[in-house]
Amino acid sequence: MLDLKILREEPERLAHALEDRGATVDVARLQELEARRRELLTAVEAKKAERNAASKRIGEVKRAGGDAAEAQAAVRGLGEEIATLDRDVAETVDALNALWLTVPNLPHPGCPVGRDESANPEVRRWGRPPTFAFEPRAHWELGERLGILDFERATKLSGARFAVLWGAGARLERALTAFMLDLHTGEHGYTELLPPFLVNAASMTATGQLPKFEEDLFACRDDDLYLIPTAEVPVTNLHRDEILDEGSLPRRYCAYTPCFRREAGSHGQDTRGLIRQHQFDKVELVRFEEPEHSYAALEELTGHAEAVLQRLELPYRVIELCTGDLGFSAAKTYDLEVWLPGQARYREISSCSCFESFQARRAQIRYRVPGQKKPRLVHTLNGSGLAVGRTLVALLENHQQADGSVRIPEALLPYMGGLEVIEPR
RNA sequence: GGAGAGAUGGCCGAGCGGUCGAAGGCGUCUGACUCGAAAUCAGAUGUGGUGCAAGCCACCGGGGGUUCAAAUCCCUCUCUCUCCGCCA
Repeated sequence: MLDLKILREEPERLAHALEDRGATVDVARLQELEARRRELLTAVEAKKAERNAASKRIGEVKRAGGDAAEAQAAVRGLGEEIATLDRDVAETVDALNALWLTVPNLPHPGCPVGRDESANPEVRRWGRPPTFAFEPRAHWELGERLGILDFERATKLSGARFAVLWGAGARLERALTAFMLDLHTGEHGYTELLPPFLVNAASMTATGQLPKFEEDLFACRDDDLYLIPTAEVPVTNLHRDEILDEGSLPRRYCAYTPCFRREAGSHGQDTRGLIRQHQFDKVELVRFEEPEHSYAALEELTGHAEAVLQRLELPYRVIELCTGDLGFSAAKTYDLEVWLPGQARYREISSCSCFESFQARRAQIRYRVPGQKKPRLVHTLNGSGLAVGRTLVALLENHQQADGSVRIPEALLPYMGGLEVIEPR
């Protein structure tokens, strides 16, 4: 959520930014609602001040033992006027809010302008796509031959877009998760968290999933709870409605969670394999920063995610999202794309974003600067560090060998209980 | 799931329907004292909205109601705690 002040002070800037994003928002309507809100508020507050003064006098009269019946009758009408105005205010505020919550964040000024992902510039590459003396297999083929991926039975259990991992596959998923957590906590200074995987609507609203993207979520309607689509939701909401001490910033958290996504609207995409599942594991990095440091923090956080790929010896590239491809809440985003030999292309494996104060304003996450009267909104950031399922895919496909076996990279050996190669059964 | 108790400012904790944005304590900040510190003393210390400003308005878990007036009365929801039951 943006600051409403922008409607008064820089409406053209808002309009331009939304246009760059390809968002259709009626700025004039917003301005009108905001003007009406303030107008009504001034009116009702004047009435309330009047009533408060009158009530105070009545109290004084009564305490002195006098009769205030006349004065009471005079104020009675005022109460009705106030009630009417209050309703008008509420109506206007509701309308304004409903619309305002659908307004996306403003892109960072340096953000490349473009309509869609084809306009995303590549920032850098690391590693070289491996060359094979044989036709590299897709991970689902490798996984099934190795007996570690089972899509058929998952379909029996749950339906499409689920998987069962067996044996070394399950172990590999666990190893990757542990490796990532150890790296981020041990070397990058993040504090490990294990949050709830179900959260309420208020949390989903604060981070921007609701109200706009409800169809992407799995909901438990009997309990008004949602399965988290990313750890970003519970971890960012940790400090909702809090005022943090300046000295406690920056805060760096990392959390493993499963993620649940309905993938509405992606029918027919990535139907095979692990790439697009309703449930997948992810290790997420979340940071709370002072505004002055948030963009430096984004670079650092992106580097932390990259470190995972480097240690796993997986070639990747970094791209920056253009205005048209930016997520709803983000001001700037780097995507990490890992090379997948099975598809002979780079695929997204991490998304690292700075949200500036967009989430903090919705979630009311602030910090106090000594000597300053008003608390300031923090800047929030987050990035996958990494999507574990897709990392497993990349590992299988990049480290596959001619006989269908898969080599375990050195960084992972301590987590695999001595297993160096996953062999076909 | 059953029975009971509770929700007030950064924390603890008072609060006859009007003088309560809220006593008192703790904490924090500023000043005095001190070579410095501790102790002591004095003062300050919630958030948001609106306004050029003075100010005004709102907020005592959420929502609704009664009243000229609600932290205080009524209804309702949520959450927490205690006991019992069940349970990984």
